[in-house]
Amino acid sequence: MRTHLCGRLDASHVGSQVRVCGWVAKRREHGEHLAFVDVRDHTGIVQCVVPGTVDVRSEYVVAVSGTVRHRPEGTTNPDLATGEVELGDCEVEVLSAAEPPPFAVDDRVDADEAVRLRYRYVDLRRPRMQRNLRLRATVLGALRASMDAQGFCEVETPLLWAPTPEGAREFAVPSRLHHGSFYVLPQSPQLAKQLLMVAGMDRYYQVARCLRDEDLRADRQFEFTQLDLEASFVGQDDVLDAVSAAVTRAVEAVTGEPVPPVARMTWAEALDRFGTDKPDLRFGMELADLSDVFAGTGVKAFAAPAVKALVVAGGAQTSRSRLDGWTDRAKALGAKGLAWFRVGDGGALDSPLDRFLADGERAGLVAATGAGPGDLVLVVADEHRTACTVLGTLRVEIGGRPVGEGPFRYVWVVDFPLFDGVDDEGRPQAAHHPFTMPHPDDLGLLESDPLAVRSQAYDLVLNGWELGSGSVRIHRADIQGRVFRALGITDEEAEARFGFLTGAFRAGAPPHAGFAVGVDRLVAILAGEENIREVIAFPKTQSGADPMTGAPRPLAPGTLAALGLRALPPPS
RNA sequence: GGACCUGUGGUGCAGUUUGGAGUGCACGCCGGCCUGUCAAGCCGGAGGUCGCGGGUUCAAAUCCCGUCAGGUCCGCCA
Repeated sequence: MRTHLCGRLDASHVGSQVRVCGWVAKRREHGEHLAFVDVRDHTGIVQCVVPGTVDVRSEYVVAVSGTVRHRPEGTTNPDLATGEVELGDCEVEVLSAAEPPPFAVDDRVDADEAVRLRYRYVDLRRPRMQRNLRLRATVLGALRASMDAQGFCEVETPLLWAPTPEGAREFAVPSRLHHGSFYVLPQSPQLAKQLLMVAGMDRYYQVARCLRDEDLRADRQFEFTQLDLEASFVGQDDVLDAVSAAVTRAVEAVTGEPVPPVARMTWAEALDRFGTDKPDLRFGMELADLSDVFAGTGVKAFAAPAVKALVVAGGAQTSRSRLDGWTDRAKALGAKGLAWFRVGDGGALDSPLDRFLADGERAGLVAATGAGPGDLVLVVADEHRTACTVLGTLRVEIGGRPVGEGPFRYVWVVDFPLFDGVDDEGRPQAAHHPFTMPHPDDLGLLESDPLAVRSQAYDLVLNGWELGSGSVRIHRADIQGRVFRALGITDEEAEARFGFLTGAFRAGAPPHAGFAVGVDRLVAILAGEENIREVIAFPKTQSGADPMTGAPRPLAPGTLAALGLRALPPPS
C-alpha cells in the first residue's frame, strides 16, 4: 500500500517514485493550479505538491503517489525533518474521509483533559503522544532485554487472585460460579512471586499490571505497570545491582548517554537532610537542624522535640502574602505553624518572633543554617518526623523543578524502618509489607522497641519521584512469627490470611529478595512529562472515569443477577 | 472525606475584581479569490443554555448558595 514512511524521506530519495499513506495534517491551496498537502504518519510530515486542486480536509486518510524532488531554491523548511524535499506531481487518493477534529492534532495546543481523553484516538496522533508511547516501548524492551541477559525468567501470574486483607484497597471481581464469592485483582504480584521462589524458579521477572482502588494522583492510576522481579539466594546488594543494571540499560536506550553509579543513603539520612524518603538530589537547600540551638528555649513556638530549618537563598524580599501562603501550606501538611526570619546585614533578623529570641539563639540560628544577608529562613518546630517532612515538602515546592528536567539523579534509599507508626489500637503498622526481613542488627529490638527496628527494605528514587521499592523477604518461620506477633496478627489470623504462603514456606523456602520498578513513572520522567497519563494510552481521569468508553457504567439487571449481585441505590 | 484552581461558539483565551445588550482576540469550520506555501495570504459568512440549578437585583458570564465535570494537593496508596 505504501513504499515509504513520510518522515523518512530525504535527499537520498530524490528521483524516486514513491507512495506514502497517512493523515492530512494541513492543506494549502493556491488557486486552481497549485496545492500543498502535508501528510502525517507516525514518523513525521512530508509536503506533497498537487498540480491543481485537491478535495481533502484535515485528518482525511490519504495515499499519495509522487516523485521525491529537491524543493526549489529558497523554499526549504528547516523546521521539518523532511524540509529539504517534497513529493512532486502528486496524485492523492482518499482512503477515508474525516470530520473536522475536536481539537488540533498539534503539539502546540493542549485541549482540556476531559476532551483529550474522550477523543483519545485523536489525541494520540499528536507527535508528543506518539513519541511518548514509542519511548515507553523502548523502555520496556530494554528492561526485558536486561532481565533476560541477567538470567531472569519471565513468568505470568494470575489477575484473578484471592482477597488478602491488608494494604491497598482491592478491586473485586464477582464469581459467576460461586455466588457471593469474589476474586480480587492483584495490587501487585507480591505473593505469587514469593511462591515462585519456593517453586525453584530462582530468578523471576514480569512486566506486570498492578491494580489498586485508591484515589488517583498525577503519578498514580488505578492500573499501572511494574517491572516486578524476585531472586533466590541473594541479598540486598544483589537486588540493587540487578535493578540498577536494568534501569541503566533502559535509560541509556532512551538517552544514549551513560548513567552514573546510583547514589545511596539511609532512610534516616534522607529524612534528616531532605525531609522526605524520596529526596530530589538535583538541588541543595538541605534542611538544617536547630534542635540544639533551641533546646530549653523560652520561645514557646520552638519548644518542641525537633526544630528544623530551610534556607531560601535570596528570599528575604518574599512578600508577606507569599509567606502567609507557605504558612497555610505548612499547616495543611500537619505543622502547627511556620516561622520565618529575614536575614539582614550582620546577622540581624526581621521576624515577628525576633523579639522573643535570646542573643545566643539569634546567632545560633544564623550559624546553623549558614544563612547570609538577603536570605530567608523558614523554621518548623514539631515532632522530628513532622518538622522534617513539612520543610521537605516546602523545599521541593519552593526550590524544585519539573521532574523530567535534567540531570537525572538516582539514589537508593535503604534501611527503611520496619514499622511505620501505630494504628488506632497501638499496634505497629508494616511500613513495606509484613514479609519484609528486619535488619539483622535490630532483630533483638523486635519485641522491646519495635518502632526502632530497621528493615531490609529499599526504594529507588529519581529526581524526587519514588521509582520503585523492594525488600529482602522473611523466609524463616520463627522470624515471620515474631513479626506477625509484633503486628498484632495472631497465628490463626496469619493462617487465615496468608495460609497458602506460610504453608508454602514450610515446603522449603530459599532466602529471597525482590523489587518492583514503576514503569509509568520511569517513562514519564524520561519523556519529560509531569503526569503519567501522558505515557499511558488510555488512562482514567482523577475521578477514575474514562470519558471515551463511559466507564464505569451500571450493569444490566440481568447481568448482575447472573453474578448473584443486586446493586444498592446510589446514596442520596 | 477535605482544601484549592478551572469551566465563556468546535479549540485555546480575554471579559468576572467594580453587575448594565453575548462584547473581543487567535485558531478551526463554511463559501469565494489566489501558481511556492509551510501556524500560507486576502474577502465574506455561519456558529453561544457564559457547565447546570436556585437566589439577590430594575438588570447576572460577573455577586451569593448548591451541584456537576476537569485538574493539583491532603487523607489514602501493606
